[in-house]
Amino acid sequence: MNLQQLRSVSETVRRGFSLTKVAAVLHTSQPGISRQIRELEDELNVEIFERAGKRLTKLTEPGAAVLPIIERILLDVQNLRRAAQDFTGRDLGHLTIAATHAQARYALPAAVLDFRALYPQVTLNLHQGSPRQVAQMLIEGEADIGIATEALSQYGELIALPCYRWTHCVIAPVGHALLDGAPLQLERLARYPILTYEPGFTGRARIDEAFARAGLKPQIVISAMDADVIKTYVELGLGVGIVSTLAYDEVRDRGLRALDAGHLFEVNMTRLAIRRGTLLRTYVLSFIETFAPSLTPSVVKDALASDVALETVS
Amino acid sequence: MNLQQLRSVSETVRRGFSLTKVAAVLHTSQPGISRQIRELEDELNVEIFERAGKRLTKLTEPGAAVLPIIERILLDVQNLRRAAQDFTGRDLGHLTIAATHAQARYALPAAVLDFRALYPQVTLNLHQGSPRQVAQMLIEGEADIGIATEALSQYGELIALPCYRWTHCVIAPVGHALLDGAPLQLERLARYPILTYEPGFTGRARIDEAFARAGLKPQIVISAMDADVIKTYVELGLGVGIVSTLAYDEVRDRGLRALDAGHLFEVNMTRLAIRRGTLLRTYVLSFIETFAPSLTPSVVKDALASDVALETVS
DNA sequence: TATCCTTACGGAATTCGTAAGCATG
DNA sequence: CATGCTTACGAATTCCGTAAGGATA
Repeated sequence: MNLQQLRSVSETVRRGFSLTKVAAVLHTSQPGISRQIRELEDELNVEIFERAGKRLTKLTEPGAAVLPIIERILLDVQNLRRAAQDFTGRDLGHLTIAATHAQARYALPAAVLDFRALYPQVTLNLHQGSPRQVAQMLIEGEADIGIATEALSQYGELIALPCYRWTHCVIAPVGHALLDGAPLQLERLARYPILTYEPGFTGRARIDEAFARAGLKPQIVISAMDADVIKTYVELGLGVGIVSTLAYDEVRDRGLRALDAGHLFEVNMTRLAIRRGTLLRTYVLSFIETFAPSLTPSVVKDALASDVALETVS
Repeated sequence: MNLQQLRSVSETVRRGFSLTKVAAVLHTSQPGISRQIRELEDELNVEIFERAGKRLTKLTEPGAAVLPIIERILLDVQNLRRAAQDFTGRDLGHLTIAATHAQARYALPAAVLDFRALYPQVTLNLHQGSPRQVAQMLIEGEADIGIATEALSQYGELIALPCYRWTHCVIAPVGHALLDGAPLQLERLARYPILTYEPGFTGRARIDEAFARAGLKPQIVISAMDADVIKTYVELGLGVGIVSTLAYDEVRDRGLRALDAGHLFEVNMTRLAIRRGTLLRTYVLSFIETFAPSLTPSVVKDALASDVALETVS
């Protein structure tokens, strides 16, 4: 048994059972991959893949049993490298953050600046995507840290830690009727065309819930993935916007006014997620603490240590 | 990086930093081991071992950080093999049980018989030792299951599951004054020379505690590792014995009489332990359930899954 | 001086890629 | 018939054991 065999199996599952693709990804020849897999199967004396003729189609039952163990070994090989790197250069390396637009645009900049000052030698990489894409990147090992308000708690492969709470606000162009000083109510809000986030983004679920609970059917004329797009069209007079309070800036958004809507929609929790079982380098722990001071290294380590599931034979 | 390198490092720590011994254990040459270690250190770019001149003396700080990860990888390689074996021959393999004398002699026989009938093709291996030796065998991976009343809960590397409760009894030769029918009391018991287990064996701690709490200093004339020895000398008239109730058999021990002492000494709990992080084959789970019906496969798996600690960089 | 690890070297085994073969959609 | 996996073969590399070197108790 050797690690290359394990990598071949793992990558074959990831790449949808195409050995040709696996060979490309692992920078080797396709017969090589074929042989690696066959040799591992021979040694373990089980077929890992089901074959339709000569093509691999899916995992066998034994294959499904051994795959999680293989994945864990490969993850630990990474962890081994990381642990060592933390000694060769504690402040040297890469940090890939996956975040939604809302986080990347409004919540992260301060932390990124501080972090760059602390660890100037760490190459920062910021990826933007939907909450599900953020989760996917973490699971695939393509990102070290994921930050989003939605979805992250729903994956068993991830550990999601609470960072901060925030509420929505309603934005309208200067001079809009809603800005007459009267208290903001859901019924009144629902009378205007509304611009807000797409489903699955930045607390949209809480907005829908609130309207549904009140028996209201708001007319959502534009839904976008980010507040900047929403603000643009609100400013053009297409309606009123519902966005995260974080996205409104008095100075920058001179043409708009904001009304707090914390009493209308449920509070949102932004979470930071990491892949279960990954070892975090010192600077990663440091970034996390910079972003959310309550998430000290020891808090994060405890969360990691508390529940790494181990598979047993069915 | 390859698995042989990891094995070399792991074994070097186990064998007290003697590469010569490691080479013998791994059936290879000593320069080979030296090279494996050096190559891993080169690749990780950290020194794993401290060297006094040319001899390895101990782990470096990075070495201590990477060692647990290396151990986990090697354990998972074993787990991988086991998972596969469970498919090639579900009822074929080896089962090594480490147990104390008390367990091997009185508690295990019934379970062993049942198990042999269920899995005639599994080679059973029963090792006997002190509770600490039992624990050591589990930690070293030399035994799959450990059973003892003492010590097993004290090791972070092990998971100890409760099997059954038992109490002590007092044994005396037929015709002994203690057998006059009067209720058994600690004070009266302490007047006779006592034969019981050695410290660290079969509930001896609970016996000492009881006497100490009562302010009594019993005269222990013989302490032994097992009840058979104790019974022999009690029968010869050297004093009264305090042994596990399980060790007394009315029919077999005709020269002796037993008085229940459940009210004098605290109840004992016999535990079954397994090494954290090990995958248990189907027949191992089956044996455990045979021995302690409350420990069903799902109970054991849950216990295994609940708390596998993951190290993070300090 | 004996023990133990490292370095050097040469042979053997392994590994890997190319090319051909063959089955499937 | 094109795609994709397997088999076959030869070359290159890697690996490993023996032998010599050097440091320490």
